[in-house]
Amino acid sequence: MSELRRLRYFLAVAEERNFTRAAERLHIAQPALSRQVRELERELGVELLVRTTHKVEPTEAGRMLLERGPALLEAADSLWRGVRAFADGRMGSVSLGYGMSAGYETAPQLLLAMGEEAPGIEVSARVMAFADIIDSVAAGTLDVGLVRSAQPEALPDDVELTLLRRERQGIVISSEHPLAADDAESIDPAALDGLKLLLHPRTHNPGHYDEIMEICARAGARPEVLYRGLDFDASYTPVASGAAVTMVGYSGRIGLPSGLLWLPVTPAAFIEVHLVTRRENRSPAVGRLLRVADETSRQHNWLTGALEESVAGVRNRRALGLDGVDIGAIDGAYEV
Amino acid sequence: MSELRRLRYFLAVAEERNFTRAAERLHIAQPALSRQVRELERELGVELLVRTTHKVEPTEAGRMLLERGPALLEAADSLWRGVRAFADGRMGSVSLGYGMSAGYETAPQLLLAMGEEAPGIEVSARVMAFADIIDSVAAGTLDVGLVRSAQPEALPDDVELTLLRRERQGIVISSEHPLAADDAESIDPAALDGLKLLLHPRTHNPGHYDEIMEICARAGARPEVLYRGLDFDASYTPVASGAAVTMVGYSGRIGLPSGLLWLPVTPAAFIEVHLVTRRENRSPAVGRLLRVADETSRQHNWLTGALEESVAGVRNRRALGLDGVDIGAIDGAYEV
DNA sequence: GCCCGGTCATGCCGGTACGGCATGAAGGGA
DNA sequence: TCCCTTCATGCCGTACCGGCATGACCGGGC
Repeated sequence: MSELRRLRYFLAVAEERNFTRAAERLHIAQPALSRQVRELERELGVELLVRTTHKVEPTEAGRMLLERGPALLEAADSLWRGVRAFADGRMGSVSLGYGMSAGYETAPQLLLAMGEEAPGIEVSARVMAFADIIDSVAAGTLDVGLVRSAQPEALPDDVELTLLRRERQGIVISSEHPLAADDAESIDPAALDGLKLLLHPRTHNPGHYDEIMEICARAGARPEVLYRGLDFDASYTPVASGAAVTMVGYSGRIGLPSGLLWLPVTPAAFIEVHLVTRRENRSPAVGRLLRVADETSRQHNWLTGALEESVAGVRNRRALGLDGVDIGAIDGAYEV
Repeated sequence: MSELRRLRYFLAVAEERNFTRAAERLHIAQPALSRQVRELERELGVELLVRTTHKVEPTEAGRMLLERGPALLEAADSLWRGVRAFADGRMGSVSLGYGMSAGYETAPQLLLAMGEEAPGIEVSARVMAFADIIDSVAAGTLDVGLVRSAQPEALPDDVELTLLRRERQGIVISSEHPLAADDAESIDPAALDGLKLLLHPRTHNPGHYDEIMEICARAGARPEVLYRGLDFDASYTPVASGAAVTMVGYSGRIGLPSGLLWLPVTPAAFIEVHLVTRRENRSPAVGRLLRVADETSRQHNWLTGALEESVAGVRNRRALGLDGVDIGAIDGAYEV
């Protein structure tokens, strides 16, 4: 039932075969060491060292302790090291929830960065509806959420927002559409007036709905809203036919069906993407993810949006800027 | 660098998922436990348990500790148990030295008993001259000696004697010798007067030499002493030829060349066999051997000598009482 | 809605263990 | 023989640890 300190002390003496030198190594005074070793012997009920004034020799029992002791200390250290790996966020697991819109670029980039920066953290990611993300984070069943147009005032007190990205908005439109004339590189939202605009129902994410409408309203446009489901690809049909357009962020340009264009809104309009966490559930792994997210954001200029300021319309895959990003390789990194 | 107590405390709480019950199990008060676990978390720099007033749940780091911790405690306990095995003499090693005379029965029986009673103790036994045994024990290079006719007053102060056996003396004599008439079952030492008596040189073990001569002198006999070497078998030649006789203990009856008899001296004469140890070198293993020797001595009535009092002459192997003792099986137990 | 029971945390206090300093005892070497 | 090295012992202050009393919080029952 003895503790490890005594064992460490004994091992130092047994290895040095000298109390004085061992005491120096242990940074304690020699008498203290002498007493601790003696106390260990008393506890175990056996003489461990044969001391003469000029020699210290281990007994049989001492030799056994000398052989097996270091392994025990190493096992203990290994355990402490393992726990500390959780402490500083090298180890752990995080659940991440995000909407379809973040699934094209923002989430994959974050997961990629986590895989590189914190390979010991297992990130289980899944696509969720906006309200589910907020509720799950608030309930503690989800560690981190990734949402568009979060409104701080509409959130529970104990959830916290971290701005991850300011994403330029653009119009997804058929290349056959009159607004997508050959040399058109952007669209003035004023041009949306009277057009059919495909959006998620307002109840899905009221803040986001309102922000989109505000962008139109600022330009004096009053589009006719059509509602679509959460599945982007399937609901692009009305857009492909030229019957409607929709507004998505810069990252939405990825994965567009052929025949569809993404043209930035001008003057530039931005929508914010936030990480949502619970104030209490600040596990080291979550903290680590937040740091990695911050770094990723800076690396891609997600906050300054400088790159996106000057972005032009996207008319083909090469122009999408996807050459440097292998989306396929990222797919396996998260669950859908 | 933490010690094991905190780990034990944490494990109790993590297993019980309840501080109060864990405190009872550990026989400490709940506040003390609460503080110790908190202190462990502070040391490791990570939250191990999520506490609410009605639930205690381990975090990821806590689960790791909960999984790997018990193995560490077990490893520590195993180490302490191993050392304690040395402490109480279940484990260890002892060197044993004895003269040829003890090699026929006394030492083998002792080694046999050690193998049964203390299988964890490795006994390295070897045959040595009397003076070497005493010197080696005194010098600390031999743990235990086994000698005949030790004289306490002639020994160094720091060696100690333990009486192991009182062994009836007898005469080894050719079956053709006049003193070994068909029905002779013993020999009066008076009959040795004038006979050639084969003995080790007095310098080899003065006490023993003197005791043998005293046995003769008490009966008024003055034999003519011939000196022989330490090797019993080879030096029996003059006895086999009938030219001489010799005197050995009861155990010397074993291994007699054919044609030789062992006839007890009557009135019975005894010589003492002692264990020799050094007062300081009382390792647990030596202590254990002494206890086993004591038990063996009692089991075989080596001290009372009741059996040997009534022993008759030995004329064949069956009569030697060897049926219950497989000398061959003992041989491997000690080095010669 | 309020009270009650159960649970964990905190404040305070006393004892013990631990480490430091000074000193003693023992033994080998010049 | 003296001295130096080394380990042991005595004494003391501090820090840790555990106990007791009490507070804070929360869920459940009336």
